[in-house]
Amino acid sequence: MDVLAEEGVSGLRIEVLAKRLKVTKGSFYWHFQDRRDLLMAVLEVWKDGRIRDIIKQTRNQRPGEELERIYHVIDVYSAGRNRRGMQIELAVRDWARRDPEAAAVVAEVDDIRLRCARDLFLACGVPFDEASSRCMLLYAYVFGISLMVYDRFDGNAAQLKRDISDLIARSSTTGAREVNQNTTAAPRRSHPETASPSQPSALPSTAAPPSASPPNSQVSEH
Amino acid sequence: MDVLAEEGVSGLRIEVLAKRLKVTKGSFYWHFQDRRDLLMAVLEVWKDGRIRDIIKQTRNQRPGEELERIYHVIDVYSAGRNRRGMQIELAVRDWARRDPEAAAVVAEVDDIRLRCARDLFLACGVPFDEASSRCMLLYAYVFGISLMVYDRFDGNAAQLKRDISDLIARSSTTGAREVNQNTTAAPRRSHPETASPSQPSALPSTAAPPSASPPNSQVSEH
DNA sequence: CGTTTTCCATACGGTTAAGTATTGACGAAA
DNA sequence: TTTCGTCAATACTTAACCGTATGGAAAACG
Repeated sequence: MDVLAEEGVSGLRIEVLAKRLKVTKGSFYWHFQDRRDLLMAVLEVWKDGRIRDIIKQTRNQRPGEELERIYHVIDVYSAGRNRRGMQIELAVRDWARRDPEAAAVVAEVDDIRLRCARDLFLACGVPFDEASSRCMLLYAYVFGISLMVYDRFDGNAAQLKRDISDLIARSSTTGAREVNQNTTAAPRRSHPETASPSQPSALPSTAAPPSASPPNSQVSEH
Repeated sequence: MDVLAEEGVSGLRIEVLAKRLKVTKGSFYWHFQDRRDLLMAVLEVWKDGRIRDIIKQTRNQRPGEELERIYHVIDVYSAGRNRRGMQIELAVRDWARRDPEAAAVVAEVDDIRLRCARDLFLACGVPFDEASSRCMLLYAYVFGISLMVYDRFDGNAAQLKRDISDLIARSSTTGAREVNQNTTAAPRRSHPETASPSQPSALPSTAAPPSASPPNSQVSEH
């Protein structure tokens, strides 16, 4: 997984891995049929980890904390932390562009993630179609932003990301008042933990600031 | 460029290219110093094309058509057409993850694109910070969506993409009424060309449906 | 007309890597 | 103690490349 993150699938060479692990090719070919066999195993490990993780991240949250969870998911993916997990994510997706089996795994993971995220929006009271749009936008954003190099564009990247999180998470259906209020007047803060008094959250949404994220909340724990 | 699109940078092998072009390695090494020299040339060609293209796409639009232009930019990138251009885009960005020179070129292109898109939002009357957020979201979305496999998630992908375009392009500052109206009641249509009578566009925004896009409007024309 | 420059081809050496064959060490069961 | 299953190391073949050396034809030049 380390090699996959750093070098991509093409870096998964069996002689290189063997040297890195202080074993020999002979040993490798006892454990794996061939290189393809190894790659499929890597794919399986990745898939299982991702599915376990997204369920852990989105299910079982206390009612009313769904909006916090949405912000949390965005943050976990798009923030500067979890660099390795995102590198693996991108490596697998680049792989999937040319390999049908990798594409199938990515499809499976995407499907589960999207449904989990949509459930979060639905729990916030967002209509079904809008929930679908927003969760798709959410994931497209977190993957896409990690492909971009925007140092020069904006000095305050942190604020920029917060604002984008709001665009994704704040539904005009449920949080229209707050959005308007924040984008026009106040010093642009509408996160659950920052926009404190007026309780802007879409639905119930009580307490529990998402700022304190558990150390396990990673795109990948490998 | 064809090989780059199909195979990525790693597919740019000089013996393969030579055979494909019906020349020999000897010929190649007369035109290029080495493989790296070729890659840098490819990078330059890509950069110049992208910069020319984004300026063509966003500048010189008639006043009042800025919103249409925004939708047009989203459409050109994220639609099923222009597959090759997006493949090149992704190949270059994957390349940039490991190569500092490629990263520098991507940074340059990103910067110009983001500024052009921001100008569009600004021309629509969107405040500066929100314009920054939205144009960043726009590009992250178009790149990210092309990394995802979402066949199973939603049957009506076209409608989904239209809704997402609205989320990106419709500012609550300038188009709040219309957004609410569309997401609650009507059969979910808010594109300039589809939401016909009530003239929902953010600012001036007159006529000229963006549906008829010129054939040149590609991520890459190579 | 001869020489130089331009452009392209062939041949060769060296490296990296996949996959196979063979042998060996070692512990458990017969 | 012998045998067998498990796991690992070495050696070898083949192939795909990168880069270089060198030769040659045709056009440009003096």
